[in-house]
Amino acid sequence: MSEPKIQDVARLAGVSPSSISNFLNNRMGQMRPDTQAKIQQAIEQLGYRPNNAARQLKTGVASMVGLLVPSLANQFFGALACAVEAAATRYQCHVMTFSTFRDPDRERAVMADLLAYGVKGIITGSALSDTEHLAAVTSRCPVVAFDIKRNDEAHDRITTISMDNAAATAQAVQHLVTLGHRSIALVTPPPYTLNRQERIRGFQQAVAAAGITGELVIADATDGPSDPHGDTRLFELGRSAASRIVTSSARPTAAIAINDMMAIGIGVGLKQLGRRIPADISLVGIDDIFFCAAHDPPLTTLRQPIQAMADAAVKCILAPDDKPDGALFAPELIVRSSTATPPQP
Amino acid sequence: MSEPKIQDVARLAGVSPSSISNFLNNRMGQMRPDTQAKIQQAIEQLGYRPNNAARQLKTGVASMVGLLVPSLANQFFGALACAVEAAATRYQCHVMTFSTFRDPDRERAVMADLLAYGVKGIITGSALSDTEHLAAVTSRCPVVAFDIKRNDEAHDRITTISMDNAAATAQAVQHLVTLGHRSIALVTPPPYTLNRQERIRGFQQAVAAAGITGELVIADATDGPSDPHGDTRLFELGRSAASRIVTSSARPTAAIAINDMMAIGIGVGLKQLGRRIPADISLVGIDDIFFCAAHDPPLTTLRQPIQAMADAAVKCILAPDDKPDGALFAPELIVRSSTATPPQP
DNA sequence: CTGTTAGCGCCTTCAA
DNA sequence: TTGAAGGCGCTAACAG
Repeated sequence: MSEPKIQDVARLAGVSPSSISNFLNNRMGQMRPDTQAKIQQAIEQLGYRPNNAARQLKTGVASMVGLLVPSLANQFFGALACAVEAAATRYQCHVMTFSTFRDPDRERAVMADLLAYGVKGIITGSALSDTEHLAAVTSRCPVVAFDIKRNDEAHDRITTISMDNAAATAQAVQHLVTLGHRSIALVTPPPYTLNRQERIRGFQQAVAAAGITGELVIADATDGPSDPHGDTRLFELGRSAASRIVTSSARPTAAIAINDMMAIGIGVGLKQLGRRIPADISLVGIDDIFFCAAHDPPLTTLRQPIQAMADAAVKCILAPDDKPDGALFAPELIVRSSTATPPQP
Repeated sequence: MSEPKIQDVARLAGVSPSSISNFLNNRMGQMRPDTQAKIQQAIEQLGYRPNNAARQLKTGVASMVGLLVPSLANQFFGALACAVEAAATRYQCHVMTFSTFRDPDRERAVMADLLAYGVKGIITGSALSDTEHLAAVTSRCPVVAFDIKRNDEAHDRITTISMDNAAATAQAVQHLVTLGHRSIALVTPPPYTLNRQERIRGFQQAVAAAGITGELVIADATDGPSDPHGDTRLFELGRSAASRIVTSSARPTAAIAINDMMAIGIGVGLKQLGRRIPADISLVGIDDIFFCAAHDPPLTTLRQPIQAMADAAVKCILAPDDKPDGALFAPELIVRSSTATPPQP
């Protein structure tokens, strides 16, 4: 059960441990080809793998970045974790992911764990509510906030990677206006975060510029079960909000949801109320999670370029000197079948 | 930027490093309360966190388990990762998750990385195609296969955690028979794995026992895009298979899919062909991923008790002496709205 | 009850 | 081109 060590390899290859070390670290210049061959063979024969803990203890750096998400059971964050892993792999770096379930105590604990592992940096898609503790973390390693932004002074020291949120809703409005809509609702949970505020701002500006009616529907109560684990709150919120869209005095012919999870909930709610999509009402989401394509009808959405954003987040940590990819990423309109011309009155 | 060390804490608290170590490892029996208080205060003042690498190097064990999944972008495996994390947390253990994308080379590399971290064990939801290498791994740490089973001799040494797959399809058949169906199709990709074979066996036995018609539809070609990253192949496969269900000479009035991802694909395909669910045809999935509830209509499915299974998998590794939770987990029928009495001919 | 000490496996000078 | 030696931060005997 015990692993072979560098000494064992050295003995088998008939060389010294330092030669093995040189070999492992690609310092081939200082040894003969036949030595290399012997070492290579000994390593394979023993199935030797250098011990990460020892290496890290010696060099002082781990090849690990930390990732915090509200929950991996949430489709969007699963996709994010995947993208971050892909990006980090290019730097020979591993990712340790934690679900915080939006629990401040757990956020704190998990940050501390990550620090104890000596991670090179932390990417967070979770809100990090404990400002004081966050400050302690930023002084120890770089922190990158993914699609999370606030006005806290603590956030001064962290890099934010996000989509151009105002542009996303603005593009959604433009798409709908082109189709002929003159009254549009934006459905959102209470806008605690800056990026939600940005989406609202983009919506309101675009609506004003187009000279049409824009209504804000704040969904903050749900009668469905709360599901902290699966992180499906936004789905339930969307479902509950459907009736408010339908009964609104502004008579919107289209709804934009703050994200796809909520849009799918709205879709279910609207259908329960007997509304057809898009014949009676058009629906647009934001994110482009996988199930947009499986929704009935397939959901028009603004795609968040997750892989590019993950690449940039990882680069902030592992190669901060490279030129940045730009702080704000452009959303991409994906037109499917949930949007159409408004019904004739 | 440099972390405080145990020596610094000892100096500040006016005690020796070993007392700090005792404190950190909860060996309080051997020190006075005032010493504890001083240590506690020194730790907080310095923001001290023990270095995991050093601790691991010394003790020889990491508090980490490894998790291999095909892709975290796949809803099912995101949920699994979440469940495993929750289970491991109860043992103060962390989880390092890797996506393999079903690439044997990557599976191999990732196993090796995990071993280098000194993980206490590996849970895999990915197939581990390289039998030879798998043997090398099982000799170094326990390996638990999650819902993956094969007949390889290499699998003798690994523990398998899985649902009672035959029972799942059998329950699905019974549910449909009770509703009055007399001809049912089971849609599956080629049954390479034992658990798929089990589902087929359960289906065929149940169908025979009920004295009704059961047809096997093997879906193995898709005209849609292959999406290794998002792992949506089964969705596309299901969509393509819809036409084969509709044109089958057995005229099935219900379809059971090998899992929900495929069921949702079938649902989309059937609707594209103008079939109503469940009025024209009933549909049953397996797994109970989140989007079953958001599907139109909400999908009847056999729930896989993921959390219980994850608990058992983690326990196999971290507390192998506890009584096992049982190797086979019972599926739970979740009746939603995709199943109904068959149409009157 | 507390301090001293000797490594854990590896990397990195430095000398040979 | 290779070998020897010291130490990264921590734990666990064993002394005191």
